[in-house]
Amino acid sequence: MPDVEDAVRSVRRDSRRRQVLDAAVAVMQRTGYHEMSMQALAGEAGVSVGLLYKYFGGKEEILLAAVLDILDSFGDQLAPAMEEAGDDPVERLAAGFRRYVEIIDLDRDAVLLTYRESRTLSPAGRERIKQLEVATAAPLRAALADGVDRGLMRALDPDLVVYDLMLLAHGWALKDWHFAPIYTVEAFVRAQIALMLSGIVAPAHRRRYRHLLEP
Amino acid sequence: MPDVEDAVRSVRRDSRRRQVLDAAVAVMQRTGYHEMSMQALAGEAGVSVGLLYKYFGGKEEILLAAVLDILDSFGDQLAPAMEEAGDDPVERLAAGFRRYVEIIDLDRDAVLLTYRESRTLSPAGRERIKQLEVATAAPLRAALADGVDRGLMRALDPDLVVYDLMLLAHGWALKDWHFAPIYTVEAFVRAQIALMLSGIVAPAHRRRYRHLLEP
DNA sequence: GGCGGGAGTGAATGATCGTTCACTGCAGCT
DNA sequence: AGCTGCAGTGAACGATCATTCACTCCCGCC
Repeated sequence: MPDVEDAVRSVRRDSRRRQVLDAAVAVMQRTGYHEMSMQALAGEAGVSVGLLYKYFGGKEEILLAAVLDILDSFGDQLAPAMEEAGDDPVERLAAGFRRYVEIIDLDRDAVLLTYRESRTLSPAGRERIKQLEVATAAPLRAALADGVDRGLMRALDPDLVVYDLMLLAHGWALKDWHFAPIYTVEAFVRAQIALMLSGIVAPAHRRRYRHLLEP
Repeated sequence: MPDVEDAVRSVRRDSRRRQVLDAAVAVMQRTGYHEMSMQALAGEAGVSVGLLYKYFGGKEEILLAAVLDILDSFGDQLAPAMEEAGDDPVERLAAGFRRYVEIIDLDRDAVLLTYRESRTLSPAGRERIKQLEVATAAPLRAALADGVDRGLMRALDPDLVVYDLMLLAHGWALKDWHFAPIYTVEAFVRAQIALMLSGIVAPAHRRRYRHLLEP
């Protein structure tokens, strides 16, 4: 049964790759992409330098893989959280934003990494990052479009608001030296939701969402 | 009169430094800090490599000086624009935000630079960057605090909102691949002001600011 | 006209680092 | 026991680059 052997090989390959990527993220959070030598990465990952080149094409490919890995792990998390919030677009939007900030909070440095090191990537790599970001934001965008359609939200441009929300969520990582001393994650999320929703929810429906609009 | 000679020397020194910093910003926008060799920088600036070390302590000092230079040029621009808007805190806030986005638009790459390369700076350098950012934001913060005090704005935390506004303004540079295809600067500013102010202005005073609240 | 010294030069240096490749060890097969 | 090929190793190579320094040039002054 050669299939079994292939499967075993494939699993081993994946776990080795993850081992290297985890080490890469760790080293890069400590210093940065350019400061990370392949020798240091090999040491952190507990493998030899040569092996890195068996699993990756080179240093930049490791950076791309690491960043995509991070963004991928963000991707599928919003939809489930929004599902739990039920059918109401405003509730869904709030739940999605909350989850997004919570994910970011778990790994603030990873978000910083994507902002800091994107430029060093090839244009093709940057393109994939953008697409992943759009894909992650899609559920939020859908909730916005739905809310506008149903008249629960003012006639805003979902494409504007969804990126505003992404920026504010990223802000929890980008400006954590400003926010972290004065807010907990929970308080930050509540305050941002209250602020943004009062600009988003249609005046006629404000009372219905009082629990979200009061910080 | 030795004072005159000293003054001449000082002016020449400043202009040389600016010449180098301008070249540095240009090269770094094209590639990035780590990709910029001192040889390439010297070529771009039209001076020899050795001269760079007469005017700066080293490569990192050039990076710090370049970033501080950029942020400094942002610093003094908000207050005058807000002065022109009169005494009303809401009008002042809108005018300040508008000016901030306009400055950023003039040099989007410079903003990107500050986000990308901050980490490579020493902690002391990063500290100075944060302080400059706080100083730049101070007039906006003051308008917010004033508006809350006078009851024209809802009882929000100025420290939260002011950084939200900064983040959204930076977003024009950070996410220009998203915003630029669908918005002009003018449209972007109007839409953001309309969105944020409807979350900020106290309900009782909404009518007074209709010209800002309608995109 | 010679001199002091500040401004400017750029080849040489030494260290770092990404990448390569000749090698070892070992698991499974005959 | 011998063979095959895959996983893994790490010293060596070549290129790059920040930094230095011995040098030139020239201006203003005695």
